[in-house]
Amino acid sequence: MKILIVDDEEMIRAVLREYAEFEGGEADEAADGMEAVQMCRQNRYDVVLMDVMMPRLDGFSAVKEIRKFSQVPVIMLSARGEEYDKLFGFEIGSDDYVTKPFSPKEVMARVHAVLKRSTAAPEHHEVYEFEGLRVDVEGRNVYVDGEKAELTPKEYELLFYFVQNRGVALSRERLLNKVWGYDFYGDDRTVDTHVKMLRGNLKEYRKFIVTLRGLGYKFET
Amino acid sequence: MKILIVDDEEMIRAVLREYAEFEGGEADEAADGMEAVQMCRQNRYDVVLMDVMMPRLDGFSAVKEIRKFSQVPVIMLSARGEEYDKLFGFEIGSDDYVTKPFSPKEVMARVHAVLKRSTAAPEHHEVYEFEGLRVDVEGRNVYVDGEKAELTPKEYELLFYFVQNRGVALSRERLLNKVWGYDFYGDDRTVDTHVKMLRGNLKEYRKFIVTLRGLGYKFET
DNA sequence: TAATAATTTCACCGACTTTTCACAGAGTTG
DNA sequence: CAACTCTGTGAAAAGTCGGTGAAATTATTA
Repeated sequence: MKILIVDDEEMIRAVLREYAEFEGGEADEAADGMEAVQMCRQNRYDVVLMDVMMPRLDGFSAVKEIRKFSQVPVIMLSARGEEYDKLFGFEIGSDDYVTKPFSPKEVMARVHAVLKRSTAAPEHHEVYEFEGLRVDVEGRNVYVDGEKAELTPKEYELLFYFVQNRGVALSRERLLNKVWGYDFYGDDRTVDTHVKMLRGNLKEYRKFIVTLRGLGYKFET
Repeated sequence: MKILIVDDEEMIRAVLREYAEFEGGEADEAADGMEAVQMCRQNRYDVVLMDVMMPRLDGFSAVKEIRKFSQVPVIMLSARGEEYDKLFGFEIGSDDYVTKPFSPKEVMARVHAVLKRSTAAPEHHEVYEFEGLRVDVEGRNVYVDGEKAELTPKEYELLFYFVQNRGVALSRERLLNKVWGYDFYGDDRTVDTHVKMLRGNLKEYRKFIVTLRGLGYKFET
């Protein structure tokens, strides 16, 4: 989790950073809107905490600027009693807001909510076609020569990982890490069995899954 | 034009009522959020004027309540110095806001603007038909072979989300996020139970809700 | 408030999925 | 070619998931 903290008060930045790092996150800081835009151009953040009142470029204008090139979730930090009319004069592109004074805990709760929201609905619309093999990730459908293939969950995930990394040599270890999860502890050969099943379901298109002896597998068309 | 005026100060209610009636409108009054919710359940209003600070149930909470069963336009009335509330007001589904002290004339101008907006908006009559299953999102009606299906609120929302995302594989997590809200904290399996109930109500068209083992569900015709 | 309805949790069971394992056979090396 | 390593495969064991009914909890209505 990578966070950008934007506020002109160093104290506030420090508090938020400490809390974010305590939770295992990584934090960058910016002291005004200009800096924030610059940082966002150069780095990818999971979420931005943005103060409204700042010198040089205010938080709202900064969000507008950032929105020109990024859809990163933004949480606004605003002091009670600040004038917000301009905030609503036009569409704001922030995802949530917190009013000062706030507790770091409250802010982090919002961060988690926003992250959950933005990662929960990934924009997928990937449909791949390789000869008579059709792979629709969004709809979770696989067709072999127009016939729907009934795959098990792991087979779907394995195939999706293969097509999204076609042409790349994938070690068993990497497959276990990416498809099974980093916490899988078990036999390498599990991959083999699933590849076998997947190949069986892909019929003639089993040929796309190439064995790399001593290494693993590769999806290649 | 039927208006509901919600404010704990009788003086303010009286002033607004007088102005509304002068313009040929009809006005009901409520002294707090609880009353307001109750009135909205029992009557249909063209617009609601809602104060923020009130005893028993505040304006925001009241709107949140009302939104569970009605899309009536709401204009928030907030005292100056509570500006930060605007942000929250918009997020929970109010349509405009006015800060006190206000002139009745100003308020009525907002009322007209909101009404114009809500009536000018082309009626999006979303009605889907899948064989003998008819889903009318606006009217909140579902017909199974011409027979009206009596669904519970969650069942409606779940079905609506399904038909609006037909063909898309939906994880339980995503369904919880989108149908229940990002702040739902509870069991995954809740989705299963609601799917079961929904399927039961859809009779033979239960077939449209496909189980995706290891993932969730998909609405597919 | 009481009654009624809706929502959520939970545990059981059957069905399906995943994992392990041993053996066979293919590929590699000296 | 013999010894070795590696992968494909089938089958059995272990594990997981989803449908369901019912109970518990919460919200709504009268």
